Amino acid sequence: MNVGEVAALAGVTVRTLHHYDRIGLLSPSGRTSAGYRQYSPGDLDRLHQVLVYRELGFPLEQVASLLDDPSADPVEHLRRQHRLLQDRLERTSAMVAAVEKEMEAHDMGISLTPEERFELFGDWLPEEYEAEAEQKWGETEAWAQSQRRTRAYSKDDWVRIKAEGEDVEARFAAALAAGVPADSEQAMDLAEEHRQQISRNFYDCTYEVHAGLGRMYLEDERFTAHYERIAPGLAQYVSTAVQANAARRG
Amino acid sequence: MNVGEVAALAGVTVRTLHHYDRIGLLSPSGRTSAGYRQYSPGDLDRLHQVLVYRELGFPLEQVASLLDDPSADPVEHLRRQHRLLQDRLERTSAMVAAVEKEMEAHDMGISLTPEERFELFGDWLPEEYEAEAEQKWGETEAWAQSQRRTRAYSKDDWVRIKAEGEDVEARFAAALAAGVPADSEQAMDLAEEHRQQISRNFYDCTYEVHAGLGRMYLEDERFTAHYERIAPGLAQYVSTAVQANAARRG
DNA sequence: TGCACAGCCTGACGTCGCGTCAGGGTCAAG
DNA sequence: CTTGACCCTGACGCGACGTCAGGCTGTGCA
Repeated sequence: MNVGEVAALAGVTVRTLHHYDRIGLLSPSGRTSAGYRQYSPGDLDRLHQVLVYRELGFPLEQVASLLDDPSADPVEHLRRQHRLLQDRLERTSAMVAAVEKEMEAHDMGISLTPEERFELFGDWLPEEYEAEAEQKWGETEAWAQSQRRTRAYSKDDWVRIKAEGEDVEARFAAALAAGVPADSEQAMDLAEEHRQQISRNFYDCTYEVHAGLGRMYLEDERFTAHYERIAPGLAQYVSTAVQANAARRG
Repeated sequence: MNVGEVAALAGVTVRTLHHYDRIGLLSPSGRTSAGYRQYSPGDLDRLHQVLVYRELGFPLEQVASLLDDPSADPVEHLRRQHRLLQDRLERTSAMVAAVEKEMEAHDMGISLTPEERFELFGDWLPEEYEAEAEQKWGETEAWAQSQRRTRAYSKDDWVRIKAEGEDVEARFAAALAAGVPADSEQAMDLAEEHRQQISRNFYDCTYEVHAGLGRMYLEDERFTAHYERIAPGLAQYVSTAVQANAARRG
């Protein structure tokens, strides 16, 4: 097949296929003597994978490395796509629910607080975040381990893990509110609990790695926002506690 | 509130807020004497709307004109967002189903055809398309009329309308396959039926407007792709028939 | 057999929505 | 009164294409 036909079939423009060719993401397996691009069925397979990952928000470069990874069989791609799509489903349903909540609020003449309204935009660890995370840490063993373990988790597991996490966060916030110093025994114990949670649920989190995470809580605005919305100053607090705990044990 | 706080609350970067200010999409209602941006609760409301529309794929310019439209009250925005989000839900579920179908096919050792695989990418009239359509035709009376009417349609209505549309398309394809000329009586009658369908279901479609649509079926690759996937040459065929019909009556 | 016209090619520049410095002022805490 | 977090305004960069421009190819039909 030549580019026009492929474009019509896949619902993309010819220019897009040119682009994918130039950046090496999808080069047709052949050319006619006149230089026309010739796409094989195998090329179509690959294009399909590309489009799915693209729709899920992955940057093209990342898509290329995913598809070129020799240790990743087709089934793994399908499983990953399935997981990401379900994340998106959940997030979209949540947004629908939020809009419906607004409508009800409006009908009853009341109005929501900014915090309620932005809930969906701050917190989330959704598809876009996953794409990002995989890009940032795609090479690390921790990430790989996390991927292997979490793949087996059921919805119930996730609920439990989320609850565990929120529990520790709430206790951090309470300590902060009570004026307990971030480098006190009590705060460090909470940090230790946090570290063990990560080790149990995601990957083997050493003190060193945990200290790195602590730093990131301040550097990455996304994490900072997450903690700050629970309580002002919490990002700094958790970060300090985590690093103090690492210094004490390490 | 100053920019950092707003950014943390809304889950965007400070740079994003700077950008929205510069392009006039969201300018804070005040500044301190030192030039610091000061956001009011009203500004937060607007930011929230911006983020929802942005997530739905609208270009920022279009978001601005939607939000600045004085004839659009908040309830209308909520209804539109609700509709678009449900479209997205449907599309995502369809993609989940498609991935599951692939998995099953793989388990049973069979493989799908390219057509089956790309089904979801070619056809669709989803959120992105809606954003586009509204951008292109946002000013026309036809679009406004269509929006007013379709707002009241139930899911059953949509199923019926889609079936009607596919019926005419199938008969066009049959005529094409049978070698019936595109400017024959028979083809023109089909075109007329097509025009009346649009008038009944969407907006008052004059012969002139219909002829314009016909031209677009060839110019807009998206429409071309839609018809070409039903049968090669069908875009040209329908286009010609529609314009011949318009010439005969107009 | 020639030609019109759709379809393909390769540059190359434009666009959108920000990211990312650079260079410099502001403000609260210690 | 300094330090460090936070704010400002340019200005350039980038990803993923869109959009010409200028030119070759392939085919239906007169």
